[in-house]
Amino acid sequence: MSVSLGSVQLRIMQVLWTEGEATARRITDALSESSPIAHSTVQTLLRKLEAKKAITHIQQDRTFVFRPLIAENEVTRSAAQDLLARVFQGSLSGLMAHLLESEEVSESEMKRLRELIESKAKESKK
Amino acid sequence: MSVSLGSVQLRIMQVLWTEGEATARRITDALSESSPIAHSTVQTLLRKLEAKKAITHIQQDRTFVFRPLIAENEVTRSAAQDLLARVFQGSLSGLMAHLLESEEVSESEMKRLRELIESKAKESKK
DNA sequence: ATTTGTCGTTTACCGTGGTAAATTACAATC
DNA sequence: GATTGTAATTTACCACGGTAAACGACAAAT
Repeated sequence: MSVSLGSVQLRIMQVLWTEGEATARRITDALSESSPIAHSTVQTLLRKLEAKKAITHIQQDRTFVFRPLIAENEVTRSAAQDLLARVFQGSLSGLMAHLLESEEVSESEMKRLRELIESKAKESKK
Repeated sequence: MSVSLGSVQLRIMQVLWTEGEATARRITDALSESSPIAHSTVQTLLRKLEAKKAITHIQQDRTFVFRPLIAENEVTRSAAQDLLARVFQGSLSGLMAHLLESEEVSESEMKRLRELIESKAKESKK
């Protein structure tokens, strides 16, 4: 159920989600683009992710190819819910207020937001 | 700047924010209402919070009275920004979509949300 | 055949959060 | 004055995330 991931573990998962599958080397390279990380570190984290059933691997030739076992949805949803409950005591508008206040929001993003709200309002109106 | 707190530390801060100030005993009692916690645990965490300059204390008689040094704003904002950046790669609508999908949102909450968006839209229209 | 490079595996360390018992200090009560 | 109760402090674990070197296995290159 509640899949909690550390920040680097999350970044590893994000690579796997976008690529579908990847080798440890591939992941190390991808992560190193933003900030350098030792290959063995990535491997250790892959091990830990596998231990908690977040990923699995198959062997191809000599190397492991990793695949996500849990969906991005699951992780992002529980992270969002967790923040909402823990930090904002469930107040969606409280969370929203903070973000609107402190973030730059593009025009198109605002439009999408408004649409989200409208469609939700419509559906809850039965 | 970035004030990162654990979940129990956050709950301690929440007591301090709502009460303005409190003794360790008071905090232990408040937290124990939801789930029991040892008084010494609370004291240890108070110590750690003080070490990272999140709170301070003054002595009254024999007991310490703790006060928050950082505002709730600071913590909630950085938590929200952190989630947005790390988990949703900055996509506010992505975060919003998840929350609207998985949460029950009351009528009044929806109204407040819509108002937030509208007022933000208005102000950014200069 | 030996070297080199690349895997995966083992092992180890540190920081932080959380947990709490044990100890010390001291005021109030009996 | 001895006991009791409550504070704060000290000390000790454990789990987890992150970090990475060291080691061993093995295929490819020289």
